[in-house]
Amino acid sequence: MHHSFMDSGRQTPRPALETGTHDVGRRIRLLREEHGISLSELARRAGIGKATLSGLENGFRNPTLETLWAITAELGVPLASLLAADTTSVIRGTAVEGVLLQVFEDESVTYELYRLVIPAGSTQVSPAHHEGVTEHMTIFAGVLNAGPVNAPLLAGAGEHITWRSDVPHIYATVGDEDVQASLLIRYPRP
Amino acid sequence: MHHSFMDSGRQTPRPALETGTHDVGRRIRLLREEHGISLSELARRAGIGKATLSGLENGFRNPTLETLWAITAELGVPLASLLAADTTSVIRGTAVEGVLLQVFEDESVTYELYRLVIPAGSTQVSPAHHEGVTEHMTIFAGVLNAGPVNAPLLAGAGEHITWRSDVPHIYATVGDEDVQASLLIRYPRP
DNA sequence: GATGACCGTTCCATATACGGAACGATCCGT
DNA sequence: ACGGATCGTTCCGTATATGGAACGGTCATC
Repeated sequence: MHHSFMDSGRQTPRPALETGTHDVGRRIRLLREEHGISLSELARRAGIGKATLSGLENGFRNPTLETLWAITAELGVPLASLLAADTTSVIRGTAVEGVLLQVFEDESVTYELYRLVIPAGSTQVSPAHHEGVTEHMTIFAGVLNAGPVNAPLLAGAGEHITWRSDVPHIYATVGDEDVQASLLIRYPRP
Repeated sequence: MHHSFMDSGRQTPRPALETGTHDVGRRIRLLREEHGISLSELARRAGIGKATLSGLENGFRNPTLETLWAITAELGVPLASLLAADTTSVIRGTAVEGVLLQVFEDESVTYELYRLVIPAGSTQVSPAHHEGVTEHMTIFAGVLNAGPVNAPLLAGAGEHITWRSDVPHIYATVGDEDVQASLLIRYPRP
């Protein structure tokens, strides 16, 4: 944004509302640049205004679902991928038995992949973790109730659940079958 | 503001725009009912208008990101879960059937997390991916022989294998049990 | 050093998403 | 039967997200 000095007499650019809006904008800009197309070009192809896209990428707009759909459709990514990164957390409970299979250290993020076995009948609560951490579980056997303590999600064999771990979260088996699952924890670096 | 003259008397209820809006509304209503709270109550807690929520649940509105965040925060679910239908895509090779559970886009790398089911007795060969791509499988049931075609690795339930997929690679079941596994593919960006 | 094509940003009138209030319906307790 | 509470919907003025049209900047080609 090399627009000279300070752009005096103009309409007040609305201050970016929440951090989330910034993140979505940043991700759109990244994706667009990966595709190697200009802002004008993407706006044209997606059938939206350049002003809209510009404001959105810079975090000054609060876009409409329709707008986001138009953009993601053109970029060929699921809309959810724009919202993927959030959350916090930490680890490790005691009732849950986990084996660390692999750690991925990348520039701005670390992933840890675990294989979990949770004995039938057990419940474990983990405290809130750092902001930005997310947990992603895939259930292969049994039924698990997991997620934020005030709104856990239920998943059976073959299902997948995701939550932000910046609030206390719980793992509780349901039924009398041991739960077998994989857990991927994502730690963005500040 | 400049609300013009030709603003005819009535405000016609806008026809629901796309199917996607309907789906999001339906999912919100379902989640709300699961929580056992009324529309009025949710609107109050989330700090949005009843009119907004009503119109949204019925598919007559094109909500703003801000509005969606307020609602999902109150319901305790990630916003992406409202768009779940867009996230799941199925890949199907000759033998392997996989559901894409999640995509992580980070600065210099992308991860894709799949859940796989490979019917007993099947074999599939996949062509090489770009250089630097690696695959990481966790086996939950059955026995799998997978990896580079000239040096595949054997893994049974509870085991984990990793290989570089910049060469042709193979997936072959061993024994007569279906293989259940999770597959994490890591794509570094050039 | 023009000219023209394109870029990203900003200005602005218009369209529309927003919340507050009014509404009829339902369900109490009295 | 009657208030009063709460429900979901609709009405409507206001706030704001939108796209089109400037605008200034950069980069070619002449």
